[in-house]
Amino acid sequence: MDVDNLEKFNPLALFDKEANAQMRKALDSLGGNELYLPPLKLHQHSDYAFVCFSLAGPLGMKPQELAEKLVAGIGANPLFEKIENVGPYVNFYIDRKVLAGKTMEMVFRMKDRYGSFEFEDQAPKIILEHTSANPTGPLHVGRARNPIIGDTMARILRKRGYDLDVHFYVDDMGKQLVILTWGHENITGLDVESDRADHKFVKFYQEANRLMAEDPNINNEINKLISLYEEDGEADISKKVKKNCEDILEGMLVPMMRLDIHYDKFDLESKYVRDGSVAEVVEKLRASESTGEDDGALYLDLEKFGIHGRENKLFLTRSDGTSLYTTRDIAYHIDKHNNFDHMINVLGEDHKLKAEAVSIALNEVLDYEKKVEVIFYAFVSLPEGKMSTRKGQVVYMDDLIEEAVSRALAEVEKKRPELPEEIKLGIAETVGVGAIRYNIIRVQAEKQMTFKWEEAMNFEGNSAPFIQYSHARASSILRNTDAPNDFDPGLLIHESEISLIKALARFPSLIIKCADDRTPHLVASYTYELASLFNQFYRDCPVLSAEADIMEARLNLVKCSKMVLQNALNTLGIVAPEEM
RNA sequence: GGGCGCGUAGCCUAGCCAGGAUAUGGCGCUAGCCUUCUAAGCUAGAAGCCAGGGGUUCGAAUCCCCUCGCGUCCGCCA
Repeated sequence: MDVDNLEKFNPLALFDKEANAQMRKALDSLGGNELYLPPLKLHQHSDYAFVCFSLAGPLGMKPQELAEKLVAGIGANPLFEKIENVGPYVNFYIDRKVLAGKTMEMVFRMKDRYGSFEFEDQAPKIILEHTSANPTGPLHVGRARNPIIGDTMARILRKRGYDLDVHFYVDDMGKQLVILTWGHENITGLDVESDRADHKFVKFYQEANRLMAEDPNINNEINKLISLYEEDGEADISKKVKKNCEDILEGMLVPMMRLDIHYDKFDLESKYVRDGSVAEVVEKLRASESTGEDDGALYLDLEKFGIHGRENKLFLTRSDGTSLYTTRDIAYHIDKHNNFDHMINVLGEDHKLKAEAVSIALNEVLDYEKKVEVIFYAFVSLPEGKMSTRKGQVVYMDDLIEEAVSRALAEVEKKRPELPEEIKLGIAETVGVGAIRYNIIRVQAEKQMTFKWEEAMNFEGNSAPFIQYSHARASSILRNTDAPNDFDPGLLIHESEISLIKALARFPSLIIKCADDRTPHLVASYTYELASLFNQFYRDCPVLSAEADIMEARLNLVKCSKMVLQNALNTLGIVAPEEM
């Protein structure tokens, strides 16, 4: 993507380019042609700042002297209000009128596409795999970071212009579904009242695991079923497993839909076993120099690739030749490799070693070129410790959503008792679900989190409802008075107006950064900041009671803010309500 | 034992990759602001040896080394 293209989508690109070009020119004219000029940074003290320490020495000047000469060399520029030095710093101040005009023009032209980009040529095809939770029971909040990070990242990458496919890899080939199916067929007397297959089956799964551990006969019976399942896709057990898997998956997706998280495709692990691609991979790996056999079981020797530990054999097959999870994952990634330009996975930090092994197998042993990129996240734990389905120490997503929505409803009842019931319910859903997504995405993925109800249910300060509230305020101003097409952006000179416009201008750059650095949490900080600046504007600058020309300009600023708030919330998968 | 990640006010958190001008916000706490576009809001204040130690640099939360704490992995489980 070249700069000219960027300028079509990003109001700051022009200023970026100009400030850097002017600096370069001034530096060259001082004899610094050979010197590397780091890109100018946005800074709190000015719009673009450059520090002269590192270049002063090579030019035989003192930093302040260099700064003064650079400023003199640059001279006046129509894009900048002033360019001056403060000690050793060169500061560029963007012309507020030019910025306001360019930014608002672009927001109005692009509307809900503001913050989106398009590649000039064919967009690269990316496959993003996320969630991929075992279909054995309902999703709990310990795993909820995965779909939320994944879906937010998907939204960011789409805005960036990639041709993106989101896939959910279904582990339907392991033992767990057979155990669960056996439990469903053989266990009676369990209290499993639920209209959701995931909630119902998880109880059979837990009970079957318990019985397996204490009764060797049951253990044997289930192991036989597992073998049969792996060998014969048409066996009775295989048909039942398939059906149960589908039902459970359907249940698991209910809260995902409620969070507005969607998938383009579900890839079944069993497909790669049944179509022979796993067997093919095993043979290729066996033929390589990097694997060995232990009692008939094939393993990858990780020691050779610099991975050390107590045990560094990664097993690819069992002694009986049947495949293991990682092997199937290698086959899956070969399939991805053949159909996409780039692969990204969202995985829990417990998968680090396995992900590395898949990469070694793919890139180093089998010589495939493209790398698998992984976004890792740390687990969410409870104040009393790790979340565990077995110990019953879990909070299910369904319960979290219910609780959030009902607390939001209580809040709406209190604040807007006059609203019709249906509207109240709609707002509660929007606010409750938004609060959950926001509180999970706002923290950097690799940081550990402890789940606390009070924090997850936060409806003020740094939270989704805070942002939604700003949007509702903007909507409220525009409810009966539309912004006229004709207005003078030059009238927007209040400090709060200027800060708000700068924030609006930054949105496309933010999308680029978050897409390229894979940092979805920064969309949350940005959106919060934007909402906060809107609230300050709201306090300082009355709109509807202002003089006609000021009112027209402010109405347009409100309209722009509403659009960008909506686009930013949309990037987070959060609804922007008209009222609340 | 080894690998990887994390450690920023009582609690949560941005900044760290590409080192610079008084370390970002929030929760909680203290004191204020609703006859005026929605107070789920706004303003002001108190609160930090940026885990600890060493190094590199004119300059370190940021880069390097060591130590400590937390998480996670090192199954013919997934």
